[in-house]
Amino acid sequence: MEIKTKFWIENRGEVVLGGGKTALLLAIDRLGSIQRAADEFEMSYRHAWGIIKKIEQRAGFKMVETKLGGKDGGGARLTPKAKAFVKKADSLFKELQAMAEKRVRQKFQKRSF
Amino acid sequence: MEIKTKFWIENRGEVVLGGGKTALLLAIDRLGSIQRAADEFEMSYRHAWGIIKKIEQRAGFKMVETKLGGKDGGGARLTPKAKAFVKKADSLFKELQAMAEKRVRQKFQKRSF
DNA sequence: TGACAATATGCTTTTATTAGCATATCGTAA
DNA sequence: TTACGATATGCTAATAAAAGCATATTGTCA
Repeated sequence: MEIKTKFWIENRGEVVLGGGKTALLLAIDRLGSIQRAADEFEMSYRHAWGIIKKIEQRAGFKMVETKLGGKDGGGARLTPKAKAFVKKADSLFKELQAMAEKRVRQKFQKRSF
Repeated sequence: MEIKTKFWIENRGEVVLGGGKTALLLAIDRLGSIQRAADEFEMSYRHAWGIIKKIEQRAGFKMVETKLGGKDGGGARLTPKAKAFVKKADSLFKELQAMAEKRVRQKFQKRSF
């Protein structure tokens, strides 16, 4: 058996960002496209888009700015505010996870329980 | 916005115990009855019973031993093995949660993000 | 022996999450 | 002016988790 951890951010009781959503937003920024980020996570564009809308609605500010048309069809990237927010959340999640893993390893051997 | 944490135990990729299930099992032992524990958590006996069965199936050993009939209709309590297991899990979850909360407070003020 | 309180389960309904399908729009470049 | 690749969104279907309904069984005690 193994210990699992999860960390996320809520606003007014609603989930804004967890590990998965954070990774998706970072991928959008890295790849410059919602479509390509969705491909990377093997989800539909539709689904990725729905996730973004939900995050924006719950956080209360715009996360992704998009460009329509053009030779490459358009593109997307994080707003500056979103970028700062997401990076801060991502590093916090990783830190908390590392802390928890370390403690579990100290207490038991490996991740076994 | 605030940080939330969750810790749980898995076996072969399936959830065995999280905070809620742990509390339910401890309540069963404390109250000596599945029915009364279910009442305390405002869930149906049916639902509590289903949770117990799922935990047992996933952990691979019996958690709750029950008694049928009698003047008080019967009763339930944790097996010694389950008691040790659940208490160990419960204290680990609480420790990890306290660690995470402490770190978040250090980094930010309060639980705000 | 009949009432009672709790265990034991099957089955159905509700609710939530995820996945998938279908279409419209947009702006550049050939 | 048409093809292309990406954004934008509505609607439906498939799964999963939680809740609720209904009933049978059990053993003591009045």
